[in-house]
Amino acid sequence: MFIVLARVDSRVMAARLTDAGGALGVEYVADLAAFVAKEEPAHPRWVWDDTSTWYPELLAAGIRVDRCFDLRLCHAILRSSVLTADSALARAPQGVWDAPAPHTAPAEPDGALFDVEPEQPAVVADPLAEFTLQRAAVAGCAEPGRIQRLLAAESAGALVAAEMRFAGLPWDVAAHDRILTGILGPRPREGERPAKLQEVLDVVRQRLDVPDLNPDSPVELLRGLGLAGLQATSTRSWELKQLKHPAIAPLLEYKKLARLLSANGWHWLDTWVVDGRFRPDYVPGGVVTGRWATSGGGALQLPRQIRGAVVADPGWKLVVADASQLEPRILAAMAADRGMVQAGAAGDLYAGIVASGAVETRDQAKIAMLGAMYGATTGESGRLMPRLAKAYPRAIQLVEDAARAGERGERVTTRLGRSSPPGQRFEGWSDGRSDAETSRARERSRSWGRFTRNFVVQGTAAEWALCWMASIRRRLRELDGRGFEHAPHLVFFLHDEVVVHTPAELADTVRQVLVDSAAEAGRLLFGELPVTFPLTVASVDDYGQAK
DNA sequence: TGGGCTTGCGCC
DNA sequence: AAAGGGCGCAAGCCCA
Repeated sequence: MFIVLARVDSRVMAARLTDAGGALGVEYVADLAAFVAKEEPAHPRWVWDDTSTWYPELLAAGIRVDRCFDLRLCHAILRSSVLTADSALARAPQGVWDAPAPHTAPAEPDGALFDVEPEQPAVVADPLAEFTLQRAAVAGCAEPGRIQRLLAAESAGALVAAEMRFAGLPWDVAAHDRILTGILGPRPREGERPAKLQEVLDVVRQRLDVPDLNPDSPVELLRGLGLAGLQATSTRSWELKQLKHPAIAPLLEYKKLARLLSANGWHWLDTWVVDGRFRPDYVPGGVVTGRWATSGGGALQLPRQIRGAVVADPGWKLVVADASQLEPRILAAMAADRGMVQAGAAGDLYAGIVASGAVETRDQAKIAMLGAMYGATTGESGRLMPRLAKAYPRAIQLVEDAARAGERGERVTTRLGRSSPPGQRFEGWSDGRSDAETSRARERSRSWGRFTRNFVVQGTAAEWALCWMASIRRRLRELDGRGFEHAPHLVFFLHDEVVVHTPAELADTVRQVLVDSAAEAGRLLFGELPVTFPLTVASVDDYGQAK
């Protein structure tokens, strides 16, 4: 059964549908939380416009749901998928369902979460009509099973995202402060630099003989380096590393420390950690490839340096798992490249590639694979790639085909059916174009080809990760007899890595759940193809101990 | 003063 | 010989 929820004026309307879509009746709901709590035992699929505007208040009321259908996220997929290109939905003009995700308010210092801004859309969306349109789009496509699986995974991801934000990543403020103090010196007064940062800066200024140098200004820094006889074209670390001068080492050290201070220093701590939890706003489908984005606190860029501040509660553990060499394995499976699948069967895919004789070292295997998936043309990566193409023709052909399709302006599509945005066709040497224009157009086309090349792999890896998390979530719920706060739950996700916060005595059980879920995700995407997705799993007290 | 852009760097 | 995909964020820069 489906229950479609809609806000009509200030009231909530609930419409019941059978699995086949037949109407069962409509009612007005006075108390949303009570209504959902009453209906949930029958496990309906809740249909709503945006998980992020409905689910947080249910979570706050202590209610979780099994399944949902997120209309806005699914609309985005159906709108651009080549599988549903002929549907009425895809042919309709842009409308309210094409608008970006509503903004979720950031966590506030008083702990009030999930205050969603009560903005009224100019046109009222009709979830029931949209749901009908979406079901027709799925039913009418050539492979409904593929896209249906994608919509289910995307919607499950939306539930996970809301639950992860609700739970929060356990954060030890004192541990974070100790890390910062150890690296930067004690927290300084407002407007001052921490002692160790100031120390290296003094050395830089002295060795460049520019006493008032502002090292944070690229312009000033370039001028200062110039005065010392060093001509750099930028102030990027890798470029500075090439230079030989006594000021360079302390300057690189300064940049490192300054980065930590500005990105994840005390100010970050004050802003983003509330009551011992870091609660970023996860944005499912926030990246065109299907990867999640986040906003607030740079959650997907937590540097390794400070992961030691992610500390399990007393008596609890963090079980950290990442999928080893996920993207190359995804590529091997998509292409059904038996050789590459075989290379990964023993555990370390890169070691397997070396063993096959394609390249000499593990490092070469890694660089060559990255080059294949990103479209490197020069350097070591570009040189190694042909050897990979010889050893694994099917896998390499798949990314090459995706690149060529992109260069022609065609869309490419992931395993489950997410398609890339429309590109622009390269018109070749048409009349009236200068050489410069032609070469710019060709470079644009190649650049788009690198994007579509990567899209199929990154996007399918994102689908695997969604299926993985959906399976983890479902299995963890089965362990949950006493409610959210007392049972293992997901607290972090990073493309190919998850963190589960769990009572210590369940850590081994959780490990098995993660492994089983990875296998299930593989089956969901690739059926019985004998491709494996091994995990590196660590059960730790703090995130810094993993890897 | 404020907004949009660029630079540089963190993560996968 | 740091090239090649996807991001978010802070600080400086630049102009109105």
